[in-house]
Amino acid sequence: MNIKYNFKKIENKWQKYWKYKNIFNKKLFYNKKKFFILNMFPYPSGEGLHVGHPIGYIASDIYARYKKSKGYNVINPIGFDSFGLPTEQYSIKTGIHPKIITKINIKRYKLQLLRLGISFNWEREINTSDKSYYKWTQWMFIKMFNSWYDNILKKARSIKILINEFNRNGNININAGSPYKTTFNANTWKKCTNFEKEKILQNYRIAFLSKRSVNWCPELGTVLANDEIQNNLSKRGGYPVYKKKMLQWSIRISAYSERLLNGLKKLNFTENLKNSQISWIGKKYGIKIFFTLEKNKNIKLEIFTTKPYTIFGVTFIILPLESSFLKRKNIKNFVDKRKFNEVEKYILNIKSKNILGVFTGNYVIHPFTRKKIPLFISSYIKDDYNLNSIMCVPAHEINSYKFAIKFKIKILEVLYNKNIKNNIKLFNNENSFCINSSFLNGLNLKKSYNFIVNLITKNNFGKKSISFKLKDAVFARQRYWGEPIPIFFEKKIPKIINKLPLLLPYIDTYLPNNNGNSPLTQAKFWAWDKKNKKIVSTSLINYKNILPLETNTMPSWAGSSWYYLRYMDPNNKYFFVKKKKETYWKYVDLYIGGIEHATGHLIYARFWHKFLKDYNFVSSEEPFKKIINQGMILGNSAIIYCNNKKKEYITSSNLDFKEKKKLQKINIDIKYIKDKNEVDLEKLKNLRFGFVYNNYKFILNNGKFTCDRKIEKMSKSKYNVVNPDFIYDKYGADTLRIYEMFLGPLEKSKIWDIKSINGIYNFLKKFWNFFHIKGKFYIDEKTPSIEELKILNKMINKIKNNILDYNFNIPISEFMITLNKLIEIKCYKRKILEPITILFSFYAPHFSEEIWYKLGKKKSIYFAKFPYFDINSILEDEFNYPVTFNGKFRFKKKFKINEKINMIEYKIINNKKTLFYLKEKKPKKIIIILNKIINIVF
RNA sequence: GCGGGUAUGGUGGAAUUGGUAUACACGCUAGACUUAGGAUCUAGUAUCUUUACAGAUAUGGGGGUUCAAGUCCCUUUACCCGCACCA
Repeated sequence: MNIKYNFKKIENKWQKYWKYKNIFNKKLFYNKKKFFILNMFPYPSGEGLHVGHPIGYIASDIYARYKKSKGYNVINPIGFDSFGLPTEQYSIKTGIHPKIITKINIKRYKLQLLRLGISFNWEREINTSDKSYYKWTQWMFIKMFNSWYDNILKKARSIKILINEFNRNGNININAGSPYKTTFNANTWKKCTNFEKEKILQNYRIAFLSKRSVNWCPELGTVLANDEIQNNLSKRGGYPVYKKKMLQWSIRISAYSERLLNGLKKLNFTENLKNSQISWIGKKYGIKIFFTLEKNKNIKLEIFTTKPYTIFGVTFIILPLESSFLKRKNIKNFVDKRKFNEVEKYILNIKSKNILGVFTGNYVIHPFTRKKIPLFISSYIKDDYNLNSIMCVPAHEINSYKFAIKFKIKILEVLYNKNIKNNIKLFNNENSFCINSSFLNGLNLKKSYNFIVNLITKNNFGKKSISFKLKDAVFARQRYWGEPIPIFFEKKIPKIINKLPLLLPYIDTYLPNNNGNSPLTQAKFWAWDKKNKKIVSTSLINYKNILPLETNTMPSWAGSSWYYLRYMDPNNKYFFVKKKKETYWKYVDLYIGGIEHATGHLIYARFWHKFLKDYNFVSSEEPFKKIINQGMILGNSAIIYCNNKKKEYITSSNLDFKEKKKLQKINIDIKYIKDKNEVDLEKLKNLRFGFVYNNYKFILNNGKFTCDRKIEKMSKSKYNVVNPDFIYDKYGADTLRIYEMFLGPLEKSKIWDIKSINGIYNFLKKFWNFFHIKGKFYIDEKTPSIEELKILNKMINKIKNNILDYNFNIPISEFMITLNKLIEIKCYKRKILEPITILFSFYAPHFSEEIWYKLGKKKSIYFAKFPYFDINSILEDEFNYPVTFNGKFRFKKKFKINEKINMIEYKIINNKKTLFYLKEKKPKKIIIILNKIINIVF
């Protein structure tokens, strides 16, 4: 009887065994070296796991099993980032509470993950929407609220220290990470009301309140995320979106800019990743130049520029929407009375990307020419550097140029380079020099920079300055499904709640109110009883002892910024992590995740870690020692075209390239695509929740409605995900694991394509049959030959090196090559096959565990030691030299390893074949690189 | 727009890090075997010239450095990713 490779039976059996014996959660020995490997934790969406997710998990598992076999204490934990928008939107559509949806989704994810056979430490599982977790997120927020950043000690410190200092000396001796410019003494401070004091303190707190703009969509009655918007219209419904200012919490991450930048130096990240971080932080050296207002000489605009040598080309100044000059108090200074209505109308109707702006009616004075320069308000020119105003040189900057053309502003060229015709590129080139710039004329960029900077500082027209692009991060969302912010308001002063967790209240509807405020404004029980320290009914609010609670919730990056720490001690009720455990695990040794997190998540987590370090809650400065970004899995999206004005969908076959560009593109689920990109309209229309445009018409062609396909990131938001479940059923987890690794290098993005998975399945069957001769498991107990040992040791070496280099695809070929060789020489020896099985268990744990068992082993292969590598067995005494002529390979010739160069030269020059290829020409030069190559130049 | 990445046969990819380009698979073409399978085995498979031997040309395009370039430098094209409320 033939024993076939029955993956279902094998995988089932060992998954049960691992779970029953708790194999991956064995007790740790703290005297052993640690290795903390981590995957970026998934968001449990309703779609379930897609085939792109496991790539990182499998790679981490291979690495974890390898490290384990090398004797490390390994943890490879997993959890769920479960607060967020997709779940909330699903709740809005269905009315089912996000908590329930999250529970269902997590269950499904877990089942899918368990089927992969990954050595995850499930007992360390965490979940950011669990109250035992977000209690600590809230606790950390309070810490930030109660902190300020001391620029002298370069760390966060308690706000109490700051208040004490204010009481003693005011802010005269304080150098803080703060935008607050006014100095005051102790007396002034003491005279302030509590409200005024708090207003000042808000400029210092690391978690603070400020007005920031959001994407407001009145028709949907909600604030939208950037990715919910396309061409200034909401993707859902195609309604216009406006910028709206709201009072929100922010985190003063900008105070940490310098440390975030410096910390990168020591980290083992790829250069690209570092570059992304560096450009996100965006440190720029430049100068602040003062421009005085024409009407009020006392008011100076401080304008930062990195290119002061273009000062004579400045023809207008922009106040960005975020500018503090446009606050109610200041606006009169900057906007002419007659222009008030126009400006207001503009601000209210801003759609983010159009070239729009409005003249304020006011001018500033150019510090050198003393000419009048018009002052505009606009959101078009990007305020990358948190500036209150921007000087615009339209001749040499593309957006300013477009703006100048639109508003018919003068364009003055002030740079010249005979080699470069594109004005916009001039300031990047050292050989450009100044023209039309009075005393700067003829100087190159470097000279003119130094000259003008010196001049400006001497005359007090400005001062040298360093600017960062890194903005303070918004820390509030007008959403329901997030961590409540533990704050209540007493006489409009924010006060903290120490009794944690502050639980997310129950509500009926997850929609925001008409003003775009959070759904929590509609919660029935969302007021704070100050005396009894508990949540009470909103109707009881009396502004004395029953006070309103903060209704915004935390953003999704809150919980994900410190989750790796919780894995060290996931069930601790008394603290977020026990000091002893934290000092052992310290940081993540290997972090695997998508490149799309290279900026956002990484900056936030690094900031958060540094903040905790300032209070010695953690002992390391950086959370992630080494990061690998797995490549994106690309899917084949389906896109249909929508004309919102006419309220119709148009089949792609009726549209040409130009028409398509104008229409709104909507991703639809690839489940509804039939052959030849035809859309199954019946199924699409019958969707219960997914489709919101049921009142729109479908324009067909020949009775058919077709879509376009696009290769892009596989993502639930693009409806192009492929689910791995059917692959488990058809081929098994081991095949899937190997196949996903076989697709290519981990860090490269790849298009998902199932067609060659058969090859991997065949390989596993071949390997299985190799162990079973005539239906019986067979193993040869004889001592292996030198040749056999050579095959084994070459393999061990190659696989080890490749895993250490994070090349997870190459070992698979090595397994195949080795198997082919073993079949050829009919080697079934235990001393060869046992080590191979151990190596193979990194990739195919179920398969290998079964073979291991058949080899008579009692203990799980998870605990097996990495095979001994005998370097002597792979040493050769001959090397087969490739002989090339003018770099072109012709034939091979063997020489002894220790053969002298001149002997090789003598022999090769007199070789028959050499003479044949030389064709009677004389060689000019013979290059011999020992044990590498011979090249004969003629 | 700004920032980053990728490009090797019909397909996924390999190349000891500057040293034999296309390993290993998939697919395809023959053939064998058969308890007819989504099985297994054998042979072939970059392109062009050639019956063959052999030769020439090929790592997105163009140029350069070198005895030697897929790999280093310059330039260019195409595609993908990120840009702060998706996670």
